[in-house]
Amino acid sequence: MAYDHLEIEGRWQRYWEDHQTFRALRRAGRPKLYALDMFPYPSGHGLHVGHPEGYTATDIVARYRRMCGWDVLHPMGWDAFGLPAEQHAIQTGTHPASTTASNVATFRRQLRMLGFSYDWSREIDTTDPGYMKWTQWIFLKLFAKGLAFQAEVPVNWCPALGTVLANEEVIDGKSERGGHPVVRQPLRQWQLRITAYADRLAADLDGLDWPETKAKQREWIGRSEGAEVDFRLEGRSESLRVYTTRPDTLFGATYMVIAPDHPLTVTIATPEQRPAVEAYVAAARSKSDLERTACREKTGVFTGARAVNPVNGEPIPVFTADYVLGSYGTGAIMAVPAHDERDFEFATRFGLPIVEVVSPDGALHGPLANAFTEPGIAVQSGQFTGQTTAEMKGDITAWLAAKGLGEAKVNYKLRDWVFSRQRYWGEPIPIYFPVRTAGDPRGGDPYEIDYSRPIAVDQSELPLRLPDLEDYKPGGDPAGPLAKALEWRFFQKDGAWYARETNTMPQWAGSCWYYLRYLDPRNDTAIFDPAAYDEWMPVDLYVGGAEHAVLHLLYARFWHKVLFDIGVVKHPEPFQKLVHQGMILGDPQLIAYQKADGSWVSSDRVTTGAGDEDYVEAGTGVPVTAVRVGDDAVEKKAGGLRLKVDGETRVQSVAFKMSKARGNVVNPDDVVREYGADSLRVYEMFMGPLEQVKPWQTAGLKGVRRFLDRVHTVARRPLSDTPPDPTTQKLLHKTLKKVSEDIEHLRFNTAIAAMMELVNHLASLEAPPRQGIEWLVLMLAPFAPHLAEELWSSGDAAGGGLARPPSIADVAWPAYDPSLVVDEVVEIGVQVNGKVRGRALLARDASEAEAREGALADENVRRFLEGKSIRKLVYVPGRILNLIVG
RNA sequence: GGCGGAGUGGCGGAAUGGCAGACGCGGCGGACUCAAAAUCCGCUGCCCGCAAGGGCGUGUCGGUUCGAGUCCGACCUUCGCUACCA
Repeated sequence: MAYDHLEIEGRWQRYWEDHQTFRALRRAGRPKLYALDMFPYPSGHGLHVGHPEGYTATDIVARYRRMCGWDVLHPMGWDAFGLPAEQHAIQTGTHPASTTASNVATFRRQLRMLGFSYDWSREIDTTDPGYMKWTQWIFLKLFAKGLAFQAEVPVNWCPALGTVLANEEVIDGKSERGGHPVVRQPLRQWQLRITAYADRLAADLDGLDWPETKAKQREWIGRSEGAEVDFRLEGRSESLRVYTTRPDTLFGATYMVIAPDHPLTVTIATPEQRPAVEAYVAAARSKSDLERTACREKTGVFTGARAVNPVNGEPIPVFTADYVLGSYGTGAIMAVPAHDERDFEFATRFGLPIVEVVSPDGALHGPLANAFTEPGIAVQSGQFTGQTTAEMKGDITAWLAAKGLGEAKVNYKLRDWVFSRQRYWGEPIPIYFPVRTAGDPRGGDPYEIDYSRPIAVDQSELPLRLPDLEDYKPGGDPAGPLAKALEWRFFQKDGAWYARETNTMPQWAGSCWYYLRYLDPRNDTAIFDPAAYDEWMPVDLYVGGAEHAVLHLLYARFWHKVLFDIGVVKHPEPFQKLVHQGMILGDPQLIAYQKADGSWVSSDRVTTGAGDEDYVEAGTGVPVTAVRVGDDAVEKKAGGLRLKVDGETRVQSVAFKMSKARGNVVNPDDVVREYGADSLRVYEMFMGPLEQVKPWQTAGLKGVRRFLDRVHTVARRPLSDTPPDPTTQKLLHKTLKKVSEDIEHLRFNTAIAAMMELVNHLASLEAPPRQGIEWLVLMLAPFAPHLAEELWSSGDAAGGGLARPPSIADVAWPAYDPSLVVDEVVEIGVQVNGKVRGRALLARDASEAEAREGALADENVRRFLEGKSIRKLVYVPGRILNLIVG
């Protein structure tokens, strides 16, 4: 019978709150669990069904461990700085803090409505001055260690909009909004020297229980080993240094390329070539990274300069081309067209010589059709000819070093982290600069800021709060909106004027260390009490989206390591075990394909055409369009779904990403109102493995609700106080074992399936045994906590219901009897020549002879043995019996 | 192009190298009902067969094994990430 989920769930949420049921307490001698969710950005759209997926997973583990007697820290907070609130402010004039506060209120309500066992007394908000204070404190530590520094970095500056734009906001060199020109302009930016930690960030991944994310981080860090080599420039005193991972191909270097933004590019150009070089450099500067990589055709110009190949004294031309990046390696390369695809392409285009120096077989192959990039045997390489690639790499590097021409070098793709934003809604960077002025800069008198002398705000002055602004629009000053807050920006100290930094921190800042603040969230005198750290760290389980696999998780690890180095934290890594929940797609839709003349094409005969959204009929290439059809237009026929109109045309069932445009967004508020929070929780866990991408299916949600109703019905029947019958007893212990182990391995879908089987069995009994219902309700408690509390505490001791005192969250998880989870008698399959021909009921540890006897009792098995002799017998007790006959 | 997942009924999915398809959805049949909904019970991979039973089945091809969804090799499809990093 359906229960009143709204009444029950609201009541128990109030109970937990009133009784502080989930206050995190640390008691001596108990194991602990720190279960952490990636805290959300409180957007104006409210909670998405994707959020509760990961949150339910950690909540089940947290509640389970509590019941096992562990001390649990399971907190929640808000990553509340960010662009949308600022955009909203620009459009409406509402202060971002008030937008944020109301968004947070919505998120908090929605999360409470789902019954998560968070310790709400530890709630944090990255925009709260009490939190921001410590974000700024960490920045000052970075600054003091020389890890936060200023540099000129090219950015997308749009003078008309008066703002810096992100790469994706720039299209064809114009602003996405308004189509104003955008220039790449160097701007003073704060950077964090994450590259100083590149090695440790890569190496320490080894010990972590993380998924494929580790590979992504390694790739992002991009460690490579090679050599730097100096090339003398003809007629100049400087030489050009290059980085290469293939020093063994040095004999094949037939030209060089210097990045357009390399400091020497224009300098080394000959007078005849200089105008062309300058034009190319200017054009390259105005291109964004996106544009540069979108256009694959190699371009470049000859600088007129020539360098000398140090191994053979050959003069080789120096080009500038934008396929070489100024920011990687030395910003210049030796080009070996025979053994590098990019150089091959460029050389072909510009008619440059291609010299083979590595051969797969040691022989020469004449003109190459493609670059050979594999390792091989050196050819045409002087004294190194005949060496393998690996040998020659080592030898030639040593040779270069001995001659003073180069050295071994490790390089990283990882760049230093541009840490400043020209935005309002972020943490102010707690730095100020000396100002030269004759009057009062706040009153408009001329001034000059000396950015070369940054001064740290004194720790006692933290938090440095944001000033209120009347207008949050970027004001045409690359320094950002804060530059307009003159009263805030300028101040006098000991008679001298100073100006605050007007850039703010990026959104990543607050999330870099939030897991540490949960330990001691209201501490005003320290980032946290070291005792609190010892109680709970490290994080035992961290669940969140894979979209943060690189940036957030890498930045957080970086800050953690810095804090480790200055003795603030005691573990080199913050997150021991990491899991990414899979995305939830929309309800699948039925798609049929139709030609322009209205005729249908079976979905298995349709392939994608030129574009992503173009479909064509396989073979003919006739374009077809995808049409959404209703459930009632389709019937199930042999081997698939077919259109009813002709009974022939195959139809496809496709799940798309949830989006407003498709109209397939599921709102948790609606689900909770109609089916209840427990249904949503259990359904999201039942959909499939946590890490997997899964389509939402409202019908499946209904099935889960049906299961919960069934639990409710069975539990409210008159209970029997006699011990369970042996079958029930066995099933109880087996189910408990499976549910316990499945929770520990985050296999929630199969745990739920096991509970469904148990309920189906208990429902078949005349009067379910009390112990059975008790265990069922206990097992269900981490998954569907509201219903479990209700069933645990309601009823009367005389007959129906368990009538036990709340809260079930504090009741000990039962223990199963290992002797009751193994079957004495098992049914095994009997195979003849590997095909199942019958079954045999056997004792678990039956001997081979007994098994053979049991198998021969089966009539069908005997039929297949007729006239043949058993040549071999494979018997795995409890599993299989295979008779090989001939 | 590179890296990493994933391909199992009509759908979501389950299976320490050992009876493929648990559990749920959907579908079909039945009970209850004046009727419907809800609920309960049964059946449900495909093909042949009245049935007993048989054949075929985990993307494709090959291999290892008494035995392969699972292990190995090649390929196809698909999703995600990444993309001139020398």
